[in-house]
Amino acid sequence: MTEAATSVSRKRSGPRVTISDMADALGLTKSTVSRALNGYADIAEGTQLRVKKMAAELNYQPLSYAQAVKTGRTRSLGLVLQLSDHDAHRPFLAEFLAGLSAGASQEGYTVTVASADTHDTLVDTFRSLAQDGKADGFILPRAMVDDPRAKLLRAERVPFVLYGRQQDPTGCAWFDVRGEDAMRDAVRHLADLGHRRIGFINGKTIYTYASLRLQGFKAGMAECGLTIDPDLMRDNAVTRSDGQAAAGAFLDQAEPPTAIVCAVDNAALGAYAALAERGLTVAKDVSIVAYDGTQDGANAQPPLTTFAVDNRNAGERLSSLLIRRVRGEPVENLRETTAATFVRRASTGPAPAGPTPSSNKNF
Amino acid sequence: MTEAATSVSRKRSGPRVTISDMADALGLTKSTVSRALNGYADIAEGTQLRVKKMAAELNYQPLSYAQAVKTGRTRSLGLVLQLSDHDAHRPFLAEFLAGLSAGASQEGYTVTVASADTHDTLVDTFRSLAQDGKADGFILPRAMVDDPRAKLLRAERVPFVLYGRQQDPTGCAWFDVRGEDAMRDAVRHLADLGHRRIGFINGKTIYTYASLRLQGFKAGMAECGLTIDPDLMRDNAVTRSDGQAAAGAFLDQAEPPTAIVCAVDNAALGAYAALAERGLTVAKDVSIVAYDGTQDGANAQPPLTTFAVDNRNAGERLSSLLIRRVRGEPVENLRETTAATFVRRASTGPAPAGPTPSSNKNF
DNA sequence: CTGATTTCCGAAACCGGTTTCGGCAAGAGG
DNA sequence: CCTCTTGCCGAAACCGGTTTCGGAAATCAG
Repeated sequence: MTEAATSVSRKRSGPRVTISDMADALGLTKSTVSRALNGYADIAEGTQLRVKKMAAELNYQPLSYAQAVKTGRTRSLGLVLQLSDHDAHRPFLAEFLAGLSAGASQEGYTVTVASADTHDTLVDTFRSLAQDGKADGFILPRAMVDDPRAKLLRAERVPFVLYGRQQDPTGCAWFDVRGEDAMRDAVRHLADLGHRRIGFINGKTIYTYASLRLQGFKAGMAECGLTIDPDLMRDNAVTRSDGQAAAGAFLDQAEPPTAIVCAVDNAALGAYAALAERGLTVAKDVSIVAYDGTQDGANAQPPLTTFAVDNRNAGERLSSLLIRRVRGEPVENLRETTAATFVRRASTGPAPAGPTPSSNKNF
Repeated sequence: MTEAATSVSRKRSGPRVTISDMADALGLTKSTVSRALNGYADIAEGTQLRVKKMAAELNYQPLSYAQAVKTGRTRSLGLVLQLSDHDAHRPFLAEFLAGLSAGASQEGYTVTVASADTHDTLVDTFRSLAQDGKADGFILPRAMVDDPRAKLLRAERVPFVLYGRQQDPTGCAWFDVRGEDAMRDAVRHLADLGHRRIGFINGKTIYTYASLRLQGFKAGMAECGLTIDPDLMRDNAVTRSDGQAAAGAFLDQAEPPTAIVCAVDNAALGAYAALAERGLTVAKDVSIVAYDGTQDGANAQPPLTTFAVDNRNAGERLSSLLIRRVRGEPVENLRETTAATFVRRASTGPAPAGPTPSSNKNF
């Protein structure tokens, strides 16, 4: 028995041991070895054990691409980076990818990353990757309201999972953090502190998260009996300077807000700058609460009150979902959401007793 | 001719067009089509064109894993993430990966990411990935002085490229930023500003970059005729709190430094905190210059003077080098370094006219 | 016009697995 | 004791490519 293991003398190209070597060493045929390894029912339990033991002994591991020729699957999950809006994923990507690959590794999968430079070549990149057989399915970060990636993949019947929800759920699996709940809770938190004039700085409206967070903000305002001033609403602010401009516009109005909800941490940090420019201090003059849970927010002065999302976990969940999808589970089973966690820090405080009580509307 | 193209009626599994379909459509054999596509010399120029045109028309693209069975190569570059010290790559990874995959994409390659949770499973992850045939070669970020990954891969004859140099260059290809030059220039810069007592906070000594940057610091001090005080030297500081502790220890000495060179931006930001704790202000009381070029440094108050490294570019260079390595080029041709770029911001200033001139050593 | 090269392509083996099919031997049932 | 299952494995086809080899036709030299 053991002599058979040592008698592996064929050293064709490198010390790779193939399934035929296994068969020779065991006195079986390739097909039997293969089925034993894959746990087919028509293999005696004894031989299955014997084969697996030999595999461990010889350190045999099938070539994934050799398997793929017949099975059509490589055990790899695709992720394509859009280099055009690279700031979009910068803080986001590292944790997310770590989660993705960790979740994939658990099931013996890997993550295959490609990149599209321009927005036009994006779809081509997907197509080419799918045709290449480089990925069994795709993970689509940042779901868009009108998502060309989802359309393509659905049409070509390639499995995929979205990070973010989709209005039309047909054919879509997803994982998402309920940003709308967070925004509603943000308003509640501020209302509890006595704020009544609250502004909202939203993210990019091309993404589905923006409309959801807006919804949540509106719901929170309604619940708390507050009225929304259209002049205190801004869209498409995702960078610091975006946030600075938006918050500045709020503050320069006749009746500035006492609190601002930001859909994105970065925008909130821009709001910090806008306050500083005007000699105002965060929390004392204007309260700010945001969403993301970035490190920058934690480091800011004062530390930013925000709703943290666990991108690491999101990655893990997404790869798990995609693997199940690849294995044939219907999309209806593959939709998960989770809550963001409120991180109360120091950017919110009681509403200042300003001239706000008797507002001069058309009254 | 064109009728042949439309007569592709076999729809076995999905609308995939195989090389046999191509052969049928062209009235040639598989082998001829294959060689035409791969540019073999024994194919008439005319037929080669004809085949390629048909490939475009039928949208034919070979399955990379089918090719790999014979060629042994998947056109994918491996990268394994170490989740244990995740903070090590956090800001680093996003840009780096973008560069990697961009460089890979240019040559039709992809990047395959796996992850090792513990430090022990790291080598196994490499071994398994290589045996799986999931990657043709590997990119090894953060070269260590005694690098188990490099050892393994060299032993198993798997191509790899290091981000960072190696003392023993045998079998090693690499790309690196010359941190030693940056540290030397940092000292020069400070010396030009009149500083004479300069501290140094280094990074993790397990990585090769640390000894190089230390070398550079020493060289700079020597060049400028300055003496190194062992009490102003610290190691293994890579986080904010690390830097804060190290800088704090410097500042609490009888004769504190007027400037600190940090091997890592994060440590410098910790030094900011240490100064703030003691009522000192950056640049006026103590000058600080660091290395990395992180966004956090740019956002800090005052903005951090540092040496920026272009991780995006590093990724691109590394994938290019690895691809060449996979294609058989000897490692001797595959070693590149580049300079970090000095970004003078506001954390350095002239040395304060303190009690430093007549230092009371054993004199 | 003949013989020797080239040029160009087809036939077939091969890569390392998976999967279908069929058959032999042992056990079950009558 | 004979038949019918059932359990278990071998033989061979197959997946979609690549590569080696050999041979026919075309070109060249003499």
